Amino acid sequence: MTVTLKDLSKAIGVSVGTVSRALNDKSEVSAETARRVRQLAQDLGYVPNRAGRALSAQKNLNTIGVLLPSINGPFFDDIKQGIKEAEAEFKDLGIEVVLHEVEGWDVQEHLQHIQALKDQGCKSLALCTVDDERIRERINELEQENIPTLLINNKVQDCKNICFVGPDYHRSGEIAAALLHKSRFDQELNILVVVGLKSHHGHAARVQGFIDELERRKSKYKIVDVVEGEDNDITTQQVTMEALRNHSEVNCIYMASGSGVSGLGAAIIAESLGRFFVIACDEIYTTRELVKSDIIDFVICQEPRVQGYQAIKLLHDYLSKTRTGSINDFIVGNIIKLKNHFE
Amino acid sequence: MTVTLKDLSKAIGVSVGTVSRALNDKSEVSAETARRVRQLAQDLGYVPNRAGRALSAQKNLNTIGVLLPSINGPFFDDIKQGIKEAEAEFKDLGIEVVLHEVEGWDVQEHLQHIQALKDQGCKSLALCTVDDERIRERINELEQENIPTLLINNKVQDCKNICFVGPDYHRSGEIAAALLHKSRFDQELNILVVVGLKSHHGHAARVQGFIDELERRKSKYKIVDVVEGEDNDITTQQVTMEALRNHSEVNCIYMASGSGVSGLGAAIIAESLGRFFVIACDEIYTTRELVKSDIIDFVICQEPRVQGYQAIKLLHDYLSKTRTGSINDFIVGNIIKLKNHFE
DNA sequence: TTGAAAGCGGTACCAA
DNA sequence: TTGGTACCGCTTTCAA
Repeated sequence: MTVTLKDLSKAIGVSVGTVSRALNDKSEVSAETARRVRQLAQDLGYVPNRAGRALSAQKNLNTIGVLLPSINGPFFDDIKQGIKEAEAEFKDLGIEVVLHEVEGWDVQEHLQHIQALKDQGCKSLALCTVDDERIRERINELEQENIPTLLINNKVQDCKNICFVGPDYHRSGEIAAALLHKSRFDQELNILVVVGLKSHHGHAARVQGFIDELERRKSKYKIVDVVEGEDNDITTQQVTMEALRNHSEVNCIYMASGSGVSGLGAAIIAESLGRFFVIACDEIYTTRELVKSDIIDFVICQEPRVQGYQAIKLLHDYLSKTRTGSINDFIVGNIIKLKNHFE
Repeated sequence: MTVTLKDLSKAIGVSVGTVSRALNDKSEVSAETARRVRQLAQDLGYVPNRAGRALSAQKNLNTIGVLLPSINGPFFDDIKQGIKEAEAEFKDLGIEVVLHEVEGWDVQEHLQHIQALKDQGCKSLALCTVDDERIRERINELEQENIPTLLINNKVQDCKNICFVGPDYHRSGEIAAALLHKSRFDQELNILVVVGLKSHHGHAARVQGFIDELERRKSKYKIVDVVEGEDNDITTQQVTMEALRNHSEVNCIYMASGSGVSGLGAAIIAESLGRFFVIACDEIYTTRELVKSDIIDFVICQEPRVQGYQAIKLLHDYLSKTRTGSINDFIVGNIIKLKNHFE
């Protein structure tokens, strides 16, 4: 049946201890033996047994460090929920989670927390962090030190993380445009786009996808303005109201940022409700309420709970199986929701 | 830390073997001891360790029997895929899956396969079967014999299954209506409804949800006709074409059945493409192609892969933890998809 | 009815 | 650099 360490040890004629060491490349094994063992393991398709590994690791359990910029960010609640679920599920398989939360995207602060997680003995990391040169370098160093890193929700380009768990932002924008096109195919679309920050990779990708799709469908549209709400409600309300006053022709609003929705809602209410077709992104309490009140027509969500859960699960898998190289990204769905999804 | 059998055995002053037997109510243990052990386990919040249990069960592994009416039903492909994934994942935790496939919903045949699964030594079952008195009785018997049963995709009312994994059909219909309302709010809706069989519980629930929501939104609509495609392409094409010819005013089509889509597509193409706003259910190859060709506008899907995966996972959890009583149903999402989801 | 012990797969320690 | 062994938590024999 399934190949075990004992099988390998018998076949080669060394002890199980040696086989184990060879496979986990502790360096206290001769290069020759190590090669033979690995070769055979490969040939016979040896896969370590999670139960065995978990049991023996109990004494010395595997800690996963998580960093989220979740302070004052309600979007992260569901990601945290998913992480908690996974932690409970994998607890008896020898997994422990340490969560560090920060506010915002300050590179120095993120670096400090990464260091702190490492100092706490984390064997692997799951990070939602900034696409910045210093972060990239740090992740590459960690890879050298055998601390695999997984990225959640936001990619860091060209670095040695084992995989990415998160959405396809460009596709999210496409879907918003497609919905708009289906629902208002016969009108001229005068669209106001609201983002958090134009420099934010995810928001920018959404807007790009949105425009690409409008073009592809040959919609009669005009992007009247793109305004920045700075991911907070007050600014969002201000800039939205201003834009709506300056452009009375607006009949659609695309909100590409998940934060600041409350401000958006306030602006729409102030500027005569019901005049606009509104698509927003990401499901938080406020968004749900605005959909229920018919102020927002559709929300395009990104399965945050699944992201949190899968981040932990994939690291668990990695630690208890592969332990080397990179694995497939996990791209969550773009889930369209309307009023009826929230009742 | 976490409470183990050894902790319990020390605290009470009996051997671990006895504690294990008491907790798994093998009857070879005195009523008194059993009570004391269970009480303490409860008080201390003992939860069995999956790794330990899995390891010791290796010799004698846990078989889950699955019954699906999947022959000639492409819809079940994704459910099977999810089952396969779960099987691979839980293999090293002592789970094995035996799949029986049948064609259609014949009660006698289903009963025979349930018996066969039991005879093959299955310790638990996951069934997609008929809501029929004889099936209900059989499931209740199995519960008596300590064979827990879980239902996939189709409920059997008032029977002692441990839980249901599947969609909310009524909600699916509501969402179809909501989409229609959002997209064609300014027109009179003359709707043709196509079902598989009017007697099929899922299809009936969808149609009911569809109508309920149209009413609630006070849409200007008329259900021009409800036709039965008998879940096959040929009949579906015939009845659809006939209905479209008799009712030239039709401008929307709601397909509440997942089977027969190919026939529906053929009928629409024959009767002048592009005249209709079309919503279908369930994602199979044909549906995807019809969406890509702009013949179907939206599909409302029900996460079949997740259903298969969760069915196995929940049984694994049940066997390695609770082993008694019922657990929460797992209701999958109603996922709205359009062209861009398939590229 | 109960206790003692073997064994599941893997890791880590100690001795050789 | 290796082999031998104890141990992780649990189930299941075999004896008592």
